Order: sequence, then C-alpha cells, then structure tokens
Amino acid sequence: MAIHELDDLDRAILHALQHDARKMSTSTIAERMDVAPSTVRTRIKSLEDDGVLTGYHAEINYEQTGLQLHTLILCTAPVPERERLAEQAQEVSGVVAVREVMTGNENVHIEAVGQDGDDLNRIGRELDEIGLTIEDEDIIRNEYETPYERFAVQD
Amino acid sequence: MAIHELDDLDRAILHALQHDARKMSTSTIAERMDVAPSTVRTRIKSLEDDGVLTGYHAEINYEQTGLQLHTLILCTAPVPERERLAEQAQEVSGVVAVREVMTGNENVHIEAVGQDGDDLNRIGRELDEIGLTIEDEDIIRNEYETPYERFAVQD
DNA sequence: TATGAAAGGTTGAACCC
DNA sequence: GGGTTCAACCTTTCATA
Repeated sequence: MAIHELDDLDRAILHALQHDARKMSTSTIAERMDVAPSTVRTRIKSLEDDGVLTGYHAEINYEQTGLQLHTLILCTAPVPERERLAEQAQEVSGVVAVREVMTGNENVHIEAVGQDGDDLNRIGRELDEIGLTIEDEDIIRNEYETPYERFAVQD
Repeated sequence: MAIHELDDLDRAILHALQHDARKMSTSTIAERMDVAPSTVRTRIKSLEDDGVLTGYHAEINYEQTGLQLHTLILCTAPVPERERLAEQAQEVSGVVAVREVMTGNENVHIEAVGQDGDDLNRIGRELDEIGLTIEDEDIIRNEYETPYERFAVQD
C-alpha cells in the first residue's frame, strides 16, 4: 500500500487518538486545530482506510484483576515462516500481543496472560506446536504506552 | 491497590474495549449483556478508578506514514533503579512504549520511532544518559494486538 | 449497585462550496 | 479537498429503588 503523507492536521489527530482514543471527540480535535468537525472525521476515515490507524485498544493492568502471569515469551521462527507463525500465534488463547522483529534470533516476541503455571505450560506447548521455538520466558512487571511526541502540534 | 475481582459483565466490557475502544458504545455492550447502558458506564468508571482500565490508545502503523525506523531497544537497568529509569525513558522524544521485565539482563524493553539514523542515535544517547545500558536494537517489522480471549463471554 | 429520564454533546450522511 | 445542516445516537447527570 502507498505511503500516506501526513500534514499537521493528520499528526494532531494521531497524537490525540494515541493519548485517548475513547474520550477524544472529533469536535475537540477540530476546535483545537480550527477546522470543522467533519474535516477531522474525513481525515480519520482516510487514515483508517490507508492502514495508518489500525485499531483502538483498551490498555489493561492484568495484575489488578488478579492475573499475575503477564509474560513475555521470546521465540524464534525460521525467517521465511515468521510472518505466518506470528499471525497464527495470535490465535492461541491467552496471547494478547505479537511483535515480529528483524533479528537473527528471538525474532517473534509474544505477550501472553496466564491464569496459573498450567495455563502458561499450555500456551508454551501450543506455540511450540505451531512451529515456534521458545527461547526465554519472563514476567512483565509494568508496561507503559505513550504518544509519539513528534506528532504533537504546538499551540 | 486492592485486586478488582471481575464478574462476567466486567470481563465482557474489557473484551469489548480491547477489541475496539473507540467505536464500541456502552449501549451496544449493554444490549449484548442485557443490562442498562448506565450500568455499563458505572462499571467502566469503576474499572478505571481501580486501575484495571489504564488507557485507550490508537494503534498506528508507522511504516505507512513513511517512518521506517520503528525499533525495539533492549536495555539493562540496575534492578533497584529499573522502575525509575523505565519511567524516565518514556520522556525521551521518539519513545512510544516501555516494558519492564523481571529478568537478569535486558530488563527494560523500549519501543521507539526514529525519522532517520541520526534520530535513532540521539534516542540511544539520551537513554544512555539517563542510565540505561543498551544491549541490542532491532527493527520491528510488524505488531499485532488482540483481546485477552478469556474475557470473552459466550452468547 | 442498578435503573430511567431529561438535557446536552457527538456522529454520520447528504449536500454545497 | 473543506464546510454546513440535521436526524439519530450517545453520554452525562441525577433522582429513585
């Protein structure tokens, strides 16, 4: 797909939605940028259609719900199969994020949530069954997401 | 903070908001779960107040905007300073996510977006200056987020 | 806690520039 | 491209059980 070039309005929209995708209304962004709300809506639609905005997700602190086993599983996939295996890994119950990395080893990073040790063993086994080699497994203690600061627009 | 125990309605809400935090209305969730919309709103407020729902973020495909350098920077922090350094790393311009990991080495994983090589050098230098040791740096090729399937409620 | 009703804000679609 | 209008929908607030 072709690159979507961003202007100041696009960047302001992306920054606002990274900050709070649920409560940030198109009217608020519009007012801040001095355009009509429908202009912001059209831009968002176009950013979605062009694959720039790919989703809006709630950030959850699993530990607060009693799920203590929020883990990072480092896996290795044969390079030609990496993309397919990364997609398949998403289907494993408990997996909440997958990142493909361009490196020699440990080229698929998987975030998974387990209810107990048995559950984690099951997740490990299923990842192994689809063809991923598990190299390491660690507890994620904390996770922060923050907007890309270069998208911010000066007032 | 005390653990927030989840019931079926809480889980359904979390699942729905993980799937689409922006377009999923409280009324839609309410209808699906056969409760009043205001009940769903009260629950969401309570999940936010208890630190279970910690944010709503847009997912962005940086490559589609011409930013080719979406990277994963693996760092090591002395354990007693890990939390503080992880928080400070968020302030570095270009950093979009930070994960603290409970492991011996490479215990802080940083996701950053660079405009070019010079920009990445600057990010590396700033992380080094706050006290993080950079162990490795890789290009992120693809990233997927998916709801925690165990929060799904059967129809 | 859950609900329902009134007021105000937001959205999407159609139309115009 | 951007703006205006308006009906439908959503959210906020608060009184009630």
